[in-house]
Amino acid sequence: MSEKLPFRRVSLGYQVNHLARVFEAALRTQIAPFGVAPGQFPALLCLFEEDGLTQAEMCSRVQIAQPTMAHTLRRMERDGLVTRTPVPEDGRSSRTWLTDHAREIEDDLVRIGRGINASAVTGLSEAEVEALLTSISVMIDNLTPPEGAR
Amino acid sequence: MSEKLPFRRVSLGYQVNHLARVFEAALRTQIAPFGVAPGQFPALLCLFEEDGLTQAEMCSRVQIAQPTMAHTLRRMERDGLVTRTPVPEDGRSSRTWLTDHAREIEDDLVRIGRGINASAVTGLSEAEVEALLTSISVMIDNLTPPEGAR
DNA sequence: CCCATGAACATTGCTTGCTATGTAGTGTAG
DNA sequence: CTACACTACATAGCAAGCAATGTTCATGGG
Repeated sequence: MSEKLPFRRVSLGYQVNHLARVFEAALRTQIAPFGVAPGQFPALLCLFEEDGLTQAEMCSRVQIAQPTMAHTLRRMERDGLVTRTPVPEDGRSSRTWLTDHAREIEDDLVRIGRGINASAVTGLSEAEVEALLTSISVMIDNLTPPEGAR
Repeated sequence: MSEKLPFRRVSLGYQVNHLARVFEAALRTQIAPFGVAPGQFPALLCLFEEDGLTQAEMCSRVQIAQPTMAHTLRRMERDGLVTRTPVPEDGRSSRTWLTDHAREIEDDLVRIGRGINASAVTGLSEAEVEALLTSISVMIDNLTPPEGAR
C-alpha cells in the first residue's frame, strides 16, 4: 500500500506561504476602496513613519529588493500616493514624499492593518501572540543569508 | 515632536509576509539545480501524495486559485515534470501525472523541504514549534472567508 | 429533446516578487 | 585630471499570485 505521508499539510514553509496569502487577500479587499494595493502597503507604512526617504533607504527598511521597490514606487506615483524630488547633493538618488491624499487616508489604512492583525489572532492569548512574533523573528533570522552572501 | 509608532516593524501581517519571502528565497536557491521553481513545489508535493488528480482537485488541496494552478501546470508540463491525460467520462477535465523525471527527484525535493523547515526552527523547542503550527492554523482559519463568500 | 444552469478549464490582464543587467553619477587612487 | 570602482536607480524578463471573463462540456427540468 505504501501510503505517502502528508508532508505538505504539515510543512511549515507551506503553511507560512498559505498564511501570507490569506493575509494579503484580507488586506487587498479592505484597502481596495482606498485605491491602494497590498504591495504598496508596506511602503506606505514605512513613509508614514518617516517621509522623504531615498529608494535605497526604503528597500532596507521594508526588506524588499531594489527593482521591486522601483516598480512599486512608480505605481504609487501613478496612483497619486507619492511624489519624488531629486537630491541636490547626489544626482543619482531622489527622495519620496507622501502626497496630501496619502496623508488623508493614513489613519484609515493603519486602522485596517491593525484590524486585520487583530482578527487574525482571535482566539489566541496575549502570550501566544507574543510567542508567535518571537518565533517568526527567529525563523526570519535563521533563513536570512548572512550579510556577505546577499 | 510626535514620533510615529513603528507599526510596520511589529505588524504581524508584515512579519508573516517577510517570513514567507525568506522561505521562498531559501527554497528557490536549493531547488533551482533540479529545474524546479518555488511555485511548482506545493503542486509537486501534492502529486507526490497522490497522482492523477484533476486541476480542480489540486486547487482545493493546495489552496491556490484555479488560473494560478492552470498557469503553474503549464510550466510544469513545459519543464517535463508532469503530463496530462483527458478524462474519458468528462470532456472538460484532465488528470495530471508525474513524469519519471519528477519521481526521480522526489526524494531530493522532500529532503530539501524538510531541511529548510528544520533550519527555520533552529533554536526553537519542540513545544514552541508545535504552538507555532497551531497558531498559524488558527490564523488561517480566522482570515479565510466563509465558504459562501468565496 | 431542448434549454438553462452550472462546472472545468483556458485566457486576459494586472500586481508583486525575484535575478540579471544597464546607465549614470560619485568618489578615490594615482 | 583621469581612470576605475562603487553606488543609486532603471529596465528587462520571468514566475506566481489574483479577479474577471470566455469556452466547452455535463446535467437536470420541463
